Amino acid sequence: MRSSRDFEHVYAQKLKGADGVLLLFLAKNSVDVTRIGLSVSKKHGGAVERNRLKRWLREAFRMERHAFPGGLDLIAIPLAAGRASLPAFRQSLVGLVRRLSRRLNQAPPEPLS
RNA sequence: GGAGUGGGCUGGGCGAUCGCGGUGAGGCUGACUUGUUCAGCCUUGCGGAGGAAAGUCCGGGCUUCACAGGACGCGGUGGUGGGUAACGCCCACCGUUCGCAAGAACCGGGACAGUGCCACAGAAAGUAAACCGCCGAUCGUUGCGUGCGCCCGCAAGGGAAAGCUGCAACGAGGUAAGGGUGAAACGGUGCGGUAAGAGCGCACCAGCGGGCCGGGUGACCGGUUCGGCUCGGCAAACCCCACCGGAAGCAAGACCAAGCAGGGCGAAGUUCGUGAUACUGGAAACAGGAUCACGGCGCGAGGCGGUCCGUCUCGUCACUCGUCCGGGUAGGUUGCUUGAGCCGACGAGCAAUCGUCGGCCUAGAGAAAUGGUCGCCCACGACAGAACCCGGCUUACAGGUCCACUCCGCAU
RNA sequence: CGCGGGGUGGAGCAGCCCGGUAGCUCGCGAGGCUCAUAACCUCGAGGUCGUAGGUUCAAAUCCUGCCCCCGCCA
Repeated sequence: MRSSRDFEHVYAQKLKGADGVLLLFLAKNSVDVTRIGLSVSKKHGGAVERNRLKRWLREAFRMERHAFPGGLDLIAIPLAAGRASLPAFRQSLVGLVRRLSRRLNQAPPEPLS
């Protein structure tokens, strides 16, 4: 995701979940493709450190996206810098998407705004 | 061989494969304004972070701002010469300090233009003075004394204090050698000199200033002579001197699209000039007032980052301008990488650097591209990620490697 | 990206311009007052002045580098 409007939309749905590794927001979007947005704060370190976290997250999304349902927008925010690694991100991403998409389907259809 | 000084280069490598952002070619699909068009997808080729990309501390380019003038103010720099687009940077040299040396460090102009500060202690913290002390030659007062003189006496001797001399005390006065304080105290040593002393005089030494001679573009250096003998520190205190500085910054700026709601406050004109238009009077020349445009003067607002002068722009009665509050947008294109560029050779120069010739094109994103897996090698990989672009400075950093030089030891 | 402001006892702030003594309020500790607590009174402890250098006889204060925090600009 690239536009600020998409990010605002996902945050506004307030459908979020976390384990010790990631904080994930999730929402339905208007296109069929499942997309991801990243947000890494300055407390994780300098530019090199933050770039590494974003690359790991993008790689984890690339490897697991075939298993995700279509038409979703995700925002991934890493939490504990000490536990960050590519396998941890993969595992955490799969688990959180499964949990949140189940909640999305149980929830009543969102009112047209 | 050991110890050390100064500087340069480098910043894991090779390969396979799946991906990421850029770009070129080919193909497919769609759109319309049909073409060297735009958008999406597929295939394929090419290239894809740093020496500091960092901190944002200086200097420029570039862009915009109603061309930027003068005086004052404000800020910066500070040995000399050179380099440069420019600099607070670099090079060479000078001076001071440190080091046996190679070398290193230095915000390194001015304290006889002025003002100010120097706590505590100390007599005194700055051009003069004098607390303890020393002296008391000279002048004065007092005391002692009896050498001269004076008085008594023939004499031995005795007496007195008006004079001279001697001694002592005090005062006027002289002095800055010594004392002690302090971060810092008015040159040091010796001899002479004196009442005591003192650059008061002399010799040597240290320092300051002036003249002259020589060397150097210059900072400055060397020599010589004279002077008064000798005038503390702080300008990273105010300041003085010399030189420099318009401001803001790619979130600058340009274009396109989309979207919104207005409101408050303020504004001085004119008996002025020129031109045009129609009207009135007149046969005409022309005259009269009216409206409009431009200009002048005045007024208002704004710019020239502060003030004044000066100057420029806009407005001047209103569908205008200025200012304040409020409201809307957060999309796209461009700026965007060919540049004080990089590499090599030759030449000028001690060097920084410059010139000529030849070759090369080397990231361009925008929620922001370098990662995953596997194999091999070794010293097992530090600090760290472009965001308009350059030149520096500063700071961080595992290692590897090269060059020049110094000192010590041994051998020849 | 650009530009401002600030780091002083446990907390919030003075002192810095113009250099020599680090001060105020709250809090903390001890004692007093009270039957007891609070309030009140008396006394006391507690500060590498963010950090590293420099200027100076002397630096929280002046100058330079670095670190951290806060704020503003589309």
